[in-house]
Amino acid sequence: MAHTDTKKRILDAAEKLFAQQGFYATSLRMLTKEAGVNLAAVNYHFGSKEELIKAVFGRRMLPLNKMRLERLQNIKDSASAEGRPPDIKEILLAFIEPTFEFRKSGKGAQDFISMISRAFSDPRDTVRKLFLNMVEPVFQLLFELLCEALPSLPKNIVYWRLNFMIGAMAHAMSMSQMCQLIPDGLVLKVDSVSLAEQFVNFVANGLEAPL
Amino acid sequence: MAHTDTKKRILDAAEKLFAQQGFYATSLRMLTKEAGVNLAAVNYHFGSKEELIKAVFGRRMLPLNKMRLERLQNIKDSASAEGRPPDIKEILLAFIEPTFEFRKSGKGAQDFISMISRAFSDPRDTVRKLFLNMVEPVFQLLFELLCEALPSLPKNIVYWRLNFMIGAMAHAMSMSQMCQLIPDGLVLKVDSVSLAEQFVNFVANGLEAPL
DNA sequence: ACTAATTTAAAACAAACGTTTAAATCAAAC
DNA sequence: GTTTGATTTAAACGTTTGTTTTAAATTAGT
Repeated sequence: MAHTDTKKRILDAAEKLFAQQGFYATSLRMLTKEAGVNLAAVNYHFGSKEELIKAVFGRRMLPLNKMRLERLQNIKDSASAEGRPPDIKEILLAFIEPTFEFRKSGKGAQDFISMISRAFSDPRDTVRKLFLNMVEPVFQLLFELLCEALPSLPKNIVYWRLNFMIGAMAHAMSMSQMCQLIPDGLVLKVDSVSLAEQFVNFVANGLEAPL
Repeated sequence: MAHTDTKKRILDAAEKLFAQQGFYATSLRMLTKEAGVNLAAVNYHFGSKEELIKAVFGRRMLPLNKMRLERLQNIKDSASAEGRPPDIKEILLAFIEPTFEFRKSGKGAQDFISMISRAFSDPRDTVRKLFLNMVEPVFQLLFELLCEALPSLPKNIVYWRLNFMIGAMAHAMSMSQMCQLIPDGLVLKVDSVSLAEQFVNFVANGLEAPL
């Protein structure tokens, strides 16, 4: 029964190759060879290469976003129930932990994360907008919560700082590939737990900076 | 005499299209049409598309890096002359201001900045390493200075925080293209001066965060 | 065992790519 | 004015791309 998991084999190979080489540089011929399926299988199952990209995105992003939304909504509910502003580090962890946890779950997940980190600034409208539309609800809620947590800051400043944070996160996530710039004699802990902690530490302080 | 500035016309068009559509998606046919030159002119003047990419990078990066290195070196010298650690905001401004200033200098410069922001995480080794090699000396000196400015922090933590900063900067620089995620009723000041200030404010606080 | 949905194989498709070639054109030196 | 060398031009090169098509082989479900 090599045929029921054909779609999954394609998605896995696409995730891997898209992450390693990008969408453009990955041809359907490499991809189907890596997946061990026929060249025509992609167009048969997904219709086109672009639809395959959408499917690769959606398979991971939908559950990941659902988790983030739930945690953010919980924070919002309990904060408004107790009549206090939400806590910043709590907000950040709700957004970040699912990503870091998922990233630790395997090589495929790691590939996926570096892929979406790049999709954020993809020059092609189709790819970037596809990704942005998926992230938008999370982004909106995150922005809303941060504004409540930082009531003394103008909203447009919160907005910029939120984007600084997103850039820092995207870069940290895709850094495994580009670690050429490591100064001599520097031992890097790649432990994801402490990386998440350090990240929250850094960003929380930045967000709370006085004007 | 439309032939003496052919190289410049190609570089300008390449800078614009590479920034807007990426290296892969920009064909030499679009590029030469945009530049108003013959298709073969690229291979005649630059040898190949990859050499053209190098030239586009180098034309702006070399003077930009030179400026950054000079300012950073000045900070290092005067700090060691006065026997005190360098100031963090001073360091950040030395690195950031040339970029923001250059970015304000025109549309071509703006295109270029979003281009190199993307080159940082380019999936193709050739493009990414080309860029990293150009940035490396600045990165090293920046890291060295930050370690001196933050003597209480372990070096690997300084390293991570430096990378958070770089990610935040790259994202902020390429954000002009992707501003789809703007919440309703939010007025964004795109004034580069205040953006640089806000950026330094954010990053300086993040860098100085307690463990 | 019949039907319908997959999978494979091999081939071909038009389109676009980077690159190369050879002739035409130009600027300047003699 | 002619020659020389650098530049521009138009056309073609060979490859690769995503996609489609053909047919045969395989599988799953009623």
